[in-house]
Amino acid sequence: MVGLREHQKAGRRRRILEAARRHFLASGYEAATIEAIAETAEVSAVTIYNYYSTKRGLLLALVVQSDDILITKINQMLSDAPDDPVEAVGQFAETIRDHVLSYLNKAIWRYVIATSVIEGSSHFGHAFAELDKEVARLLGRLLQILKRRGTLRGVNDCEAAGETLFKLQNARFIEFIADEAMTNREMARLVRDDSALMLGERATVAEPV
Amino acid sequence: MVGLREHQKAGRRRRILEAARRHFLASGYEAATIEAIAETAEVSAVTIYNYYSTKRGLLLALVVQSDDILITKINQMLSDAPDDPVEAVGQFAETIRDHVLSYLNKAIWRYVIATSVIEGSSHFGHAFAELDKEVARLLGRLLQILKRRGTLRGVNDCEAAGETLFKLQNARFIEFIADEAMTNREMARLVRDDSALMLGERATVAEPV
DNA sequence: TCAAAAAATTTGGCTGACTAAAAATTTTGG
DNA sequence: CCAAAATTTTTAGTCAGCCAAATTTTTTGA
Repeated sequence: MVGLREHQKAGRRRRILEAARRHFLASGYEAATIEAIAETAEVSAVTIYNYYSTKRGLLLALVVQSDDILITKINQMLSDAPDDPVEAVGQFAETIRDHVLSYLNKAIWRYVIATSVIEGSSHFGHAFAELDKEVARLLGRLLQILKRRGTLRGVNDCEAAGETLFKLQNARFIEFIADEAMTNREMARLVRDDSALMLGERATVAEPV
Repeated sequence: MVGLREHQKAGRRRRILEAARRHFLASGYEAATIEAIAETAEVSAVTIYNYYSTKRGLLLALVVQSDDILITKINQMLSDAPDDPVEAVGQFAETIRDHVLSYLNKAIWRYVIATSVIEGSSHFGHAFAELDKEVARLLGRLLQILKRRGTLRGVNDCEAAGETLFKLQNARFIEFIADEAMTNREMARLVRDDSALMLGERATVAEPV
């Protein structure tokens, strides 16, 4: 059995992340104080600093947790994706948006994005980036599956296409959270147009020179 | 003639932005203090707050200034862009990277990106977003020019394609500044691959069903 | 059961962003 | 040239992130 000490630590970590999430959602990222989070989590503020170094580290740790769940979710739906590539990619993106908004709100996600850019090379920033890459890989796998089924044509390197398409989706995601007024439906349309442009057959086929 | 008061203000603004740039470059965004910037600019700290509200507002104001110059620069090179779309788009992106890095370094650009996400709806955030849109429009115009020349085929809506392609470029730009080790050359390659994927003729042409 | 190790908490403090209000200065328009 | 208006500066202070060091509590292993 794993020592009591480890167990207590895990419990504290869990309580801290829970408390952080509650306070961030209730008051917003900036207004939520470490002191208040510590009190809810029933630890001292210094303990939070010991565990996560900075307030930003705490925020990213929160997201890393949520992303773990997301990856499992995506993995499950990969095999029974719809045949149409544009449809499948749209569904992929929607799964992410839904999951993400069920966990934190747009305002806080803005701070997540901001923090991930700033903390790119730090410990927590790195963990976040890794999870991002994993999701990109999964999109590549989706393309591969469709190609095998024969419904995706005209794409040679699925991994590369997946990476590029994911970059684009990510950019759209940022646009989505940056604009409080943008709806899920509008976003779905944009993503669809993007992937149609990238994966669809060319509207005009070029005649050989 | 415009009043002396306006003139003095303009001078103060100029001095503040100059001082801010110097301090940000010398010490980094976080370590540079408003107090120090104020002293260099020969104004009081409170004046900076009166002009730019927050430290983040000051940072974005700095960028808005630089972007104005960038847009002029791009406009100039639009008409004599190379014929090959992938080449032209690559050059477009490179112009932006070059300009941007001549003004601020990667570390500070990370804070710019972060801040623009957080401050999206504020006064300075809005100004920044507008300039971004303008650059996207210019990319659309580039595509249009190439289409008229007949070297860009298979794209119908140049404005939409320009918008999407710009999103992608922007994502790559963030990747570029987030990674201190990534060179201009590597970046050029990525952008080239992206636009080839989006604008190039399909490697495999789909046979009719 | 107990000494040693590990960890958490308390304490005291620093720093810098940001603010309100009063005081001093500068510009303006007559 | 002067009174009023506009603006900047001074002053005094709040707040929260963050940190170092001393102290206390808890866990461990013998």
